[in-house]
This record gives sequence, structure tokens and C-alpha cells, in this order.
Amino acid sequence: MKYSVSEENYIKAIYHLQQEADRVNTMLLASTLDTKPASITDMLKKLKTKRLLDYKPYYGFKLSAEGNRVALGIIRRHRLWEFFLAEKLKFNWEEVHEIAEDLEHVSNKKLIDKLDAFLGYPKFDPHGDPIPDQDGKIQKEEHVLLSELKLKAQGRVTKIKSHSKKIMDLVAHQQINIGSRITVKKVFEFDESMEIVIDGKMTKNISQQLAKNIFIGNAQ
Amino acid sequence: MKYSVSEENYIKAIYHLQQEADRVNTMLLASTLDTKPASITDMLKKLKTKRLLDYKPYYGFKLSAEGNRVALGIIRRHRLWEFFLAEKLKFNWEEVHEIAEDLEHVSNKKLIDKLDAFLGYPKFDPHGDPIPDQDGKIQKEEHVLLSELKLKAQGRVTKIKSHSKKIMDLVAHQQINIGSRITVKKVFEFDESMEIVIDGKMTKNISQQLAKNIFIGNAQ
DNA sequence: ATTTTTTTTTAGGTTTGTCTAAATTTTAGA
DNA sequence: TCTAAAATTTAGACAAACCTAAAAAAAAAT
Repeated sequence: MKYSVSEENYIKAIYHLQQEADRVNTMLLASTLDTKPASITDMLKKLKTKRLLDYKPYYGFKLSAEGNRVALGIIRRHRLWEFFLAEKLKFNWEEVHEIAEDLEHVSNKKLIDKLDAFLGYPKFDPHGDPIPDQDGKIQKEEHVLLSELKLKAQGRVTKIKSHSKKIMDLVAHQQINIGSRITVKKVFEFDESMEIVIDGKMTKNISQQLAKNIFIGNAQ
Repeated sequence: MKYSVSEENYIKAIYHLQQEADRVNTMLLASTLDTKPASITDMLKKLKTKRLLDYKPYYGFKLSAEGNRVALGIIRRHRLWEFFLAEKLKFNWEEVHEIAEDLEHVSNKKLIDKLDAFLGYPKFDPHGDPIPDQDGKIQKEEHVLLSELKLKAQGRVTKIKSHSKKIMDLVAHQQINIGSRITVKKVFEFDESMEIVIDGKMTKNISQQLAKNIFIGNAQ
């Protein structure tokens, strides 16, 4: 089965929102996709008839097993292209998300499997997110939010929660990279901002908002 | 300026048809794109208002300078992806055209220029067609149709005219590749079919129809 | 030079994915 | 519990890209 770019974007957005809270509502999806609630309702009905979504009017919705499978296929394509762009074409890791948004919709199975092989079957993309394999299996990550790290605690950045341009801009400017070693030096009670040291070299001040978007691996 | 997938497909088709005959008509374009003439007229008007096309109702049409520039951009993307698929992902060269039809519509300039660099600035795609550079410049080919080759003449295959699945199937089956050395052994008057020797090893019989789709370099 | 055929365009309709505005249902507040 | 607010859906409209059927123009044939 082949789905339109729009359908794929809805499925992907629903999948991601469900990772946070497993009941997703129309308003939230509308703001995520930057459309109006009425448009969401239209598409929900369409996805329901295609059996990608369990949906009852007014009762909320969630992806069916098949919807999940489709979502993981889209995410697999997205993250493999991100890996390709960063690793082979030497893009900065904060640039790759936007381009992969387009490439992910080219859904030729053989293309993606050959790309996977060419890249050496990577397990994580440049943002630290796991790449689903051919069967949609993903390797579990073990991490905690930087905002939840205790004073003097340290660990490595494994992932940035959101990939919006706005966050990527800030993260890149602050020189926070996947793999950077972070130590929490101080947490200010006033606004919950924190002072951190990156790779033992640079001292930076970051807002709680930002800290809530940075994952730190608890292993390694 | 960004164009829709449909607009790009029209522009590309018009460009290719103009290489053969420089006056293109509605019927021909309709059959090439597998749509109805009425749909062609609709799009011609649209492309005219976007200044990509010189078009007067009933008088025929051709690409404007800007239309040509856009066409060469699309062709550049298409052929770079074809090269990537064949060279890096190890696709057979008869498979790459179809996948590149989708990839060509991802039009991020930086992506394409970095891909070009990654591939080592190739001048020809796996079909032997020239790849336009960043400024739309293409390296001229020197070749002649196999059907026009004289008896006992020989040369190397530089390109296959059409990339349709039907032709690619036959060409692959007959083991005719870019770079194959072809010698014309015999031409039969009855149907203009010819007996050829490929790489001095295999003797094959091919129809005139096929011979009219195979280009032989006259240099080298 | 007409008539016939072919090509092209126009007119009006369909689907997809969006919108605004209004109606309905649910949730929250007093 | 009744009312006000918020969320959701419905109704109807629109643009893009296609379609069919009919009209108009150009080309070909007699």
C-alpha cells in the first residue's frame, strides 16, 4: 500500500505524539502539523477507513497495529537519510532533519534496504534516535532528561528531543553535540536554569526549557 | 522558485521532446505523460503565467529561457541520483531510472551540490546521458544510432535513447551495456534487423526498432 | 474550395487536502 | 446542576490536477 505525503505526515506526527502521551487529541495534532482542527478531522476519517487508525468521533484516536507499522517505515526512511546526509555528504547534524523530511516520502523498499546496507546498518541517527530495522524493530535507548540530572551529575548527550529549526539553532550555537560530555555545575532556583560544563572545556548557561529537550545517556 | 511535482514533470517532458523536434504539440505531450489533451492545455496556461513557457493557443509552445534553466535543474538531480544508485548502492543501471523519477523532485540545492561532490562530479549518468553542472552546462556527446552504423563498422555503446522499462528489460536481457563494443555483422533487408557481435564474444540478432534506440560513440 | 478529419481548447465535473464559519459535544466552572 | 468555555465535528467553499464531452480551430483530403 502506498500513502500520500500528507497521509504519511499525519501518521508520523500521531506516532511521535503517542510516544509522549498515548491519548492524542485533535488540537494538539493541529498545532503540531500547523493546520486547522477541521482538517485533522477530515484526515482522521480517511485514515480510519484505511484501517491505520482507531478513531471514534469525540472519543480520541490512536494508531492501529498497521498504522504503527507504517509509521515505523517512514521513520526508518527518515533516519537512514539523516545518517546518510551527515555521514556521507558531510552535512551538519542540525541541517539533516529538514532535508530528510522530503526524502522520507520516497518509499521504494529496495532503495531503503540498499541504502541501509551501504551505510553499514546503523542503529542510531545523527540526533541519537534509533533507526528501525526492516521489520520495524528499534533498539531501546537508556536515557534521562538533562533537566532531571542532579547537581554534579554527568553523562553524554545521546539525543535532542525536538528537531525543530529553532532548537537546532540554539543547540548548535551552544556547541552541544551528540556525544558531548555534560556536567551539571549549578541549578538556579529562580528559573531552573542551569550552568553546565561541556566536554570539560566550556561553561554554559542554559534555560530549563532547553534542558528539557536534551537527553543524557545513563549508561556508558 | 519551487515547482510542484506535476509542473516539474511537464517541464522535463517538454524539454526532452524539444531535443528531438523543436515544435512540440499537445497530442504528443499528452501521450508522453499519459494524460488527456485537455489536462495539457490546463497546465500550459499555468506554466505560461509562471513564465516558463512561450505559449499561444493553437500556435504551439516551447520552453522559455527560464523554463530551460528549470528543466536542466531537474535533469541534473535525476542523473546525479541515477549515478548514486548505480555506483554506490549497486543497483543495475536499468533499475535506476524509475527510482530517480521520485528523488529528482527533492530540490534542495545544497543537497544536490553536496551529492555531486560526494560522487566526484561525474559527467555522465549510467545510461550515458550527460549530467548538467551547477550552471546547467552539459558536456556534448558525440554519437550515432546503431541503426545507422554501416556493415562491419564498430563502436562502443554510449547511451540508450529511451529509459522505459520495456526497453530496459530487452537491453539488459541481450546483455547490451554502456561501454559494450558492438560490431555490425549483417543487416537483413527484409526487416532491417541486424546481427551484431557484443564485446567480440556474443552474437545477437536485434530488431531495427531496438537499433534505433542504441547510441554508439563515434570517437574512442 | 469545400468537406472531413485531426488537433486544441473550453466548459463543467471529480478528488485530495486544505480552509472558514457554524453547529455539536464534551469539559470545566460557578 | 446548570451554564460557560473549550474541543470537535459538520457544512460548504476553494485550489490543484486531473477527467469527459462538446465546441472551435487548423490541417488534410477530395
